[in-house]
Amino acid sequence: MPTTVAEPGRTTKGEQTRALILHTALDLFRERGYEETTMRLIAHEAGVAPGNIYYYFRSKEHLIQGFYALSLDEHVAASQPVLAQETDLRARLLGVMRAKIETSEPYHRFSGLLFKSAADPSSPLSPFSPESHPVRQACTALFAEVLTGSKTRVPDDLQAELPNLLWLYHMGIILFWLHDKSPQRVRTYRLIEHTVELIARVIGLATVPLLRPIRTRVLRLLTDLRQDTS
Amino acid sequence: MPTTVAEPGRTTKGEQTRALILHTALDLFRERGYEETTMRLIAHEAGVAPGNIYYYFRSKEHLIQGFYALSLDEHVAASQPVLAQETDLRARLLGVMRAKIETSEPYHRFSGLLFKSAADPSSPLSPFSPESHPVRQACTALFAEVLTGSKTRVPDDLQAELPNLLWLYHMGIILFWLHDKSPQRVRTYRLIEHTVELIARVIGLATVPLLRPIRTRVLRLLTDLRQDTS
DNA sequence: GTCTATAACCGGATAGAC
DNA sequence: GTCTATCCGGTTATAGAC
Repeated sequence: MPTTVAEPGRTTKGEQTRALILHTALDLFRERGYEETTMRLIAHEAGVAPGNIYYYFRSKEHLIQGFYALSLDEHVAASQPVLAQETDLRARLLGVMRAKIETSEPYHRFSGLLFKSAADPSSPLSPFSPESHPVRQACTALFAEVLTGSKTRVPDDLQAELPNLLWLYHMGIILFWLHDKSPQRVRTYRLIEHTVELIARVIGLATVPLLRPIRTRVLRLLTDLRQDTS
Repeated sequence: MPTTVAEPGRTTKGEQTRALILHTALDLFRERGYEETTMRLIAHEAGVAPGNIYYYFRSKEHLIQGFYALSLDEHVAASQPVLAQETDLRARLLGVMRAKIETSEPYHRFSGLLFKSAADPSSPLSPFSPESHPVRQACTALFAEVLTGSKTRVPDDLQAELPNLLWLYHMGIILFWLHDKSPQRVRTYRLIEHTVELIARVIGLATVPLLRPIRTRVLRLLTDLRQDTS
């Protein structure tokens, strides 16, 4: 079994306790929500002392960082079937996006927490922070695979920027999903279908001569931005 | 003096205390940051009892709702010069976006708090919540004015959706600005210049026949989305 | 040195008297 | 509409066990 982003190989006593606390916490978050789950309760359920949690996790919010990684692993796994079978860019992207929502569904209630920190530049929990880099990187790689494994020919310069853009796109979709109260989350799925269609078309249009000036401008902007962000 | 979104006309005893607390709080937030400002300190500085603040504001975070409104009023005021003088769409949008960043600058340190709630659908503080509707509405109207006052002819169907899109765009810029650590926030200003240019071009391209299928798809998607969100 | 437990602290929030 | 006293839960200090 390959080492995942969520749990490095070691299995020392400490690592086990750490994993125990994390899983207990995530289960409780899923069942009762974040605010309603007290640190004292997590400690009690995990059979450790309240203060002990802080030996493994800097704060209650940091328990969420663990969720990031866990969620990514599940997303990658759920994406494998489509990526193995489909060669159409549209179908691949659609499959990966659906996999994201499906695997996240159990955590819908408390996923909002992830975004809370998105705004705080000083928070290590922000998806843009250095601490989140490994997870973000791995997720971006997944989108790169969506492109490289498809039969659609994507120009090299675009190919370099698109995975990052798709990562940003998928964050936007998650934000929408968070607010989506429709039954079975149908609105989110419809949004995904429509936007994937649009993205595929826009990529297809990228080589049209008429749009060249816009395309170069966009590319310049993107490389410009990556300068000190990545 | 016209009634603003931030402060309705009344000036009863209560309204005065409320305003006093709000301004004291925002001043302290600006000076020391949000986390470092305790409710007890706000109460002390405002000369009221700690518990009394909760008579006027449901929570510490709710003090931020007051900031939303105040910030909007300043943004609208700072936008007036450009909107009165310029007729070029590009210049108008650029001016309004710059005004946004300029007026927000003093609050850069704690503006992240605004976004924290963006992710939480249950929070009345979310910019997408019903409670935020008046402010969001007023801000969207500002972007509508950017369009209607320009000499650029925008097709009716686009005209109906664009203000909402521009509002979303401006939220994205603010998110970028929150994370921008460059001196004088130059990266944000550059991003604004480039994206405004792009937006203007894309609007210009909207009527090109080749792009008609994409355009209709986008419009359908947008009207679809507004269905139960607005 | 790695890990665990207890007690206390601090600040947001609430109850209820005036 | 304002105050005081108190609660509650995240967090920290610190002592000690393995």
